[in-house]
Amino acid sequence: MAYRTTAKMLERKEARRRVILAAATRLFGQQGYHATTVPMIVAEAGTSTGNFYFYFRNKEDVFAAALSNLGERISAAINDAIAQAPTNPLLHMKAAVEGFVLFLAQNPEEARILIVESSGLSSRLEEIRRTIIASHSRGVENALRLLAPKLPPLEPGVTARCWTGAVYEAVYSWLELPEDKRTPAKAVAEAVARFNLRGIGASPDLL
Amino acid sequence: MAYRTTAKMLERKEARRRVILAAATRLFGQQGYHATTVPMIVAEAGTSTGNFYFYFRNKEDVFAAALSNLGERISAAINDAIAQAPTNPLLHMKAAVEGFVLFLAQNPEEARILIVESSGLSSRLEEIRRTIIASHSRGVENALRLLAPKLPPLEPGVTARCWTGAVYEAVYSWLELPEDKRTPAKAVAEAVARFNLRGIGASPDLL
Amino acid sequence: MAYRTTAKMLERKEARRRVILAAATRLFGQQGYHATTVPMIVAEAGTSTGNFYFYFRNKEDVFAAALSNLGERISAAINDAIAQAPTNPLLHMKAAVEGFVLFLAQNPEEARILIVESSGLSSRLEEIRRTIIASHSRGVENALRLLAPKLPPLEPGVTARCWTGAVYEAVYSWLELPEDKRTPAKAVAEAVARFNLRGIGASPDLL
Amino acid sequence: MAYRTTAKMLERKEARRRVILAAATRLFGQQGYHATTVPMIVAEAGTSTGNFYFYFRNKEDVFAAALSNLGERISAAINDAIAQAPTNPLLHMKAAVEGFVLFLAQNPEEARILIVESSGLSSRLEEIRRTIIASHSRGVENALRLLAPKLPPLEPGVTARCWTGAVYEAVYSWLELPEDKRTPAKAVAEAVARFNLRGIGASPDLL
DNA sequence: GATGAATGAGGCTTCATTCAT
DNA sequence: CATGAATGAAGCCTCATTCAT
Repeated sequence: MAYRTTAKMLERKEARRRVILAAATRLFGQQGYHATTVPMIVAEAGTSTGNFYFYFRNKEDVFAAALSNLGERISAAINDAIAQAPTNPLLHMKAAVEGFVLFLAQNPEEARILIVESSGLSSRLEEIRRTIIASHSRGVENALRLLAPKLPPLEPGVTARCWTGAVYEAVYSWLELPEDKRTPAKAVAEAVARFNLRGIGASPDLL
Repeated sequence: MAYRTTAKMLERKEARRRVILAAATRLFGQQGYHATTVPMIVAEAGTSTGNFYFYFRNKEDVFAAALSNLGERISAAINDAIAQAPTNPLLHMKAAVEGFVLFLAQNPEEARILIVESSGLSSRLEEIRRTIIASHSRGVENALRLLAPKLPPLEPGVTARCWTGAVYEAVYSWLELPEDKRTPAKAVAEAVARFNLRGIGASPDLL
Repeated sequence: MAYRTTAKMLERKEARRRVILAAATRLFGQQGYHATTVPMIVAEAGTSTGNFYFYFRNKEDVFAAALSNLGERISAAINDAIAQAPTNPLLHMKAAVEGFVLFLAQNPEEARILIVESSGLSSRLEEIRRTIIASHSRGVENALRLLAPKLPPLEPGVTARCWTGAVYEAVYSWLELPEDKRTPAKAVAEAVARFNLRGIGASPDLL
Repeated sequence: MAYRTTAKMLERKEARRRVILAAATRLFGQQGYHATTVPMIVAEAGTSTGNFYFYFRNKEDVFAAALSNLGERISAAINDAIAQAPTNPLLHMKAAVEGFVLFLAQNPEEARILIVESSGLSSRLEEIRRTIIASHSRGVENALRLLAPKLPPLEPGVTARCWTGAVYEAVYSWLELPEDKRTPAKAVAEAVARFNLRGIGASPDLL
């Protein structure tokens, strides 16, 4: 008992946790929640079952962690994209869409856990999943309200959902194609952005 | 001669099958594929396990049946809507969206099985599910190609997906709201149609 | 209600029963007791499940019937063979072996139900099965006791079992060969008879 | 360092496996394959269902293991017996029969799994079972070909089967007797050997 | 007598989770 | 902290048998 919990140890612990989380995320994305078993995850992560339960309360817990983690990274990606765009609400929205599509396209494995498996998960998980999408939608909804004066009359709630739905479905079907048949991600991103901006009635001269 | 297979008996058999299928559809929609067990289905349908397997090969089989059934009814609903609209490609597209949204809104329980639970299903099921959505998308894609001369330049594949994605997500989130907080279905349908038509660049005067 | 049970009807009933029994025997021989289901039997026999239970108490019952039936036919075949042989105990034994082998070779499908599946059947069935073999053995045992003075000292019980064991295993392995690779049945029969007669120490000049 | 996989742990694992295997072998021998259920096996072995599947892929797997295990032990017993006999082909064959009979007589429970239950097993199992018997037969067949010059003309294939058939049936019926009515195993072994050697026409002076 | 839909007990197997080492 | 054996609830499915028509 000569030693205490050192910072180094905490780091290690964190690292270990990340390894497991990454393995889980990968497998969940590839096969879905139910088809992925804890033994599979620990095999992929190079640990043991017992150890898994040291880092996570249960299977649902890792999925939740994977989901939140993805949510944060998506937010970051979107904010990055916005930050690099000129200060203009519509251009911000455009940048957000493109940032989002590009992120998912660059992290296809993880992207799938957002789409793949939706219900049959405990409502807690389903909620997290929907939260990510919903927060995205809410972002759009807020923007729409701000822009309202410059746009034709809209149902902001519905319209925001159309916006996000368009993005997700476009990405999902794109991910379903074999890699050699995919349009370049950039082109997809732009096409989606264009569709959505037109959809909210942003006149071309606003861009 | 009570032992001859009569037409009445065949009807009864069909009826029984439908009862089970309906129960399964309902439960799948409410809880997803994995959370729904065969015992639950038979309890809901008022039959026995054994009898379930008399009518369906296995659990996957009912799900497939439920899905196909839904697919057909959706197609019918859309075609109906189109048939009642004036002969004009854009108005047809508009009618299709509205018909679709309204159908889903009127059959929320079943609608959910299309959305709820996607992967982790056998690839066969996933394929059926995607086929329904994809066939919808393809319909849109074809229409877009026909209308191409009158529309701005588009990526038809991506755009068609945006179109369907917008529809589904709008409906799904709408179904998530408690009934008393829902915008009237009609209004949603119109909002979505408007979003999509604008999204493909259909100038207002084309309508 | 103008009619009573006529002789013709009884015949019919018997005929129906035989059809089911034959179907069952065939399937049991091909696939064994457990792998054969009642639905399979009725399908093969061209009847219905319900009807099956009119003619037989249960599945075990048909198997028992098939077994007894086979036992009787085997006995008949053996007795036939003996009857046609010269009056000489050893030649009778020889004829019995040959008659038996030839019978099984001519009815391979049924032969197998004697060999295939032995335990895991209810002890009642197992008993019937063993009875057929045992009766055969007892016949040999009796013959051996009669011939004792002319033969070297033997353990009649054990020896009789060797005798029957040799016959069964020879036939069984013969039935396992694809038809085009089988030695002619006649040759097998003779080889087995020779082996057995030598086995009991019947000096060549006794034949 | 209690978490390292130690040699002791491996031993334990092996031991546990053996316990389950032994329980399974016993039950299979007593009741046959189909009548033995996994719950029965685990109860007999003092474990849980889950643990059973940790050690064996499925029920078929244990049966296969039990069968192979038995096959190996039989081979060993036969080889032992041969090794202790004088160097003389016929005496070797005699020793083999006696070794075999004695082994089965000493391990009656297990012996039965070789005899009990033959078809209706997956062809894989049936094959293993037949392989054990067949390998025995082939051994005899080879010996017969070597000895051919000194023996009367024989059909080696058929004769070899007669040989093994005699052995098995003798042992099986012997095992069926209540213990207090059984001839001593040694006597049975000798009687069988005598029957077989005479059967192949080995003249007494060759022994 | 005939039919086939209905029943339900029970078998095999999976897998999240716990716990002794 | 790590390991992996152990547990047992629970799911899917089969099939002998019954019963209403």
